Amino acid sequence: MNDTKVIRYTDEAKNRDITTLEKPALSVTLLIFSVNKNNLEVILIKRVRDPFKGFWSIPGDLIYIDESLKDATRRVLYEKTGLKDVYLEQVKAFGEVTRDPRGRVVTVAYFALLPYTSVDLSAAPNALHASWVPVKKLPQLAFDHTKIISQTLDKIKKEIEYTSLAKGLLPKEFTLSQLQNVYEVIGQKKIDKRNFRKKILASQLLKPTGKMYREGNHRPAKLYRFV
Amino acid sequence: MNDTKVIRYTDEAKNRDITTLEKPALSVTLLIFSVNKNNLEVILIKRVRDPFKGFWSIPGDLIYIDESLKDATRRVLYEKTGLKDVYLEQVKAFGEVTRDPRGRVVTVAYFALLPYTSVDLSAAPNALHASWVPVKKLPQLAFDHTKIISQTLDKIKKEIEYTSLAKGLLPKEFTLSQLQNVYEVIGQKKIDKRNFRKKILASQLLKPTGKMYREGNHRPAKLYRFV
DNA sequence: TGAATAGTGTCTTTCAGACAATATGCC
DNA sequence: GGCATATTGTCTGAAAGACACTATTCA
Repeated sequence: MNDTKVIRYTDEAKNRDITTLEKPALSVTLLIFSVNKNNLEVILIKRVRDPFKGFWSIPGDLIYIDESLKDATRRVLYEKTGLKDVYLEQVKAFGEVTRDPRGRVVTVAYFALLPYTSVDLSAAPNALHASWVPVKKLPQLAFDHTKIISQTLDKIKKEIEYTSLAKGLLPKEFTLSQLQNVYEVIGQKKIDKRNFRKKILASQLLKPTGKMYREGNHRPAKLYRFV
Repeated sequence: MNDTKVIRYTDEAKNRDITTLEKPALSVTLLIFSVNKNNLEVILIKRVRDPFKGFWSIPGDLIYIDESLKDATRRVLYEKTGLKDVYLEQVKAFGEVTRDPRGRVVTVAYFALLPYTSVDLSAAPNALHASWVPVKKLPQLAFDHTKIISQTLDKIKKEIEYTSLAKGLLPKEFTLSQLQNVYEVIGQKKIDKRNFRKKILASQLLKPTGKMYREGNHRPAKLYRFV
């Protein structure tokens, strides 16, 4: 399929000059996920100008020359949510030549997992046209953003099975039912309550706080936190 | 730790111009691994000029403006090994501001896994100063290349457990002992022969070729291939 | 027949998954 | 007492891990 492509050679002796070579633009793209009730949602931005005017897109920005990829991502996070000091994880770089019709833009995708209640879009520094959208009801997206979301979700689904990724999606203290809901929503399937508790408590990732969570006219639940 | 950093804001209305913004340079870095006897080895290049003159480094190159990340990586692969059509997998982007003393260079790392005998460094298009180096005996490396190798190895170790990554490291047909050796070398530990065969044959990833491999004065071994 | 590697089976332990009844608090 | 959710244990099957002997080829 790439058989007809010309292969160019690098001559190391030429030592191409970083300052004069025509460079791609470089951006970061940040997928901010949260679990709201029984849905996994992501923050999207409605584009107000071309290209893809009127389409939804993932927030992001070009990086500054003196800013690391993660710092640029932190900046985007702050603008959209007002939050700092959040765990960010890189997904990968997306570098297809034609992914942005304005010109060559390579983007590096990151994700953040937040408790739904920690974000107030209306109070965020720069979240105009931003909205939570359930990933099960994604509209058509701008650029290659559908692909970026899909690959990011695959990564999160795998990692949450053997890490404490879920930590980001809940407040510091939470009940086992809330935690189970997070796993069910991300894994898209029901989990048996007894098996879930057996496994999660055996994992040593949690420790009981001794406190109880009371809500509604029923038995209160023990509160746990990640160690 | 980043508390003192100035946070800049993006004003989307400004719509910064891709063509005038000062851009980082963008390169790819390719880790070419192979198993030789009982060692995992990687192709490194001895640098002949500053910065890091005399240090070993991972091959790579700046990308062209009209070239995808993967195409740039294929180009590097071809230069160092003469090979095309090899499975390449992205590791991640490395974007610390100070990772290259010459200026801002963000790099995207890829890895390739090859049979040791498929590479002839002396016949490759552009492998001057290139050499196989056992990862257990890595010298001090240029730039952030030690970190890049370390994170790449972590990824490969995880993935080889539940994928057919090992396929790249062997010729099309191979014995179960050769395959076991690949897993032992990458996982850095001995595996029980019976348990290994039970598991790998149950996985349905292999199929017997019906042929035998004869070498030395001992019983010949059945040859298998990945399905 | 000795040297070297290929090939094979059983037992035990661990973990995942199916499955239902009791406990507690609020109204 | 009625309702709603929290909490708890056993059995079964599958897979992982420990473990040792026989088979085949060639010199």
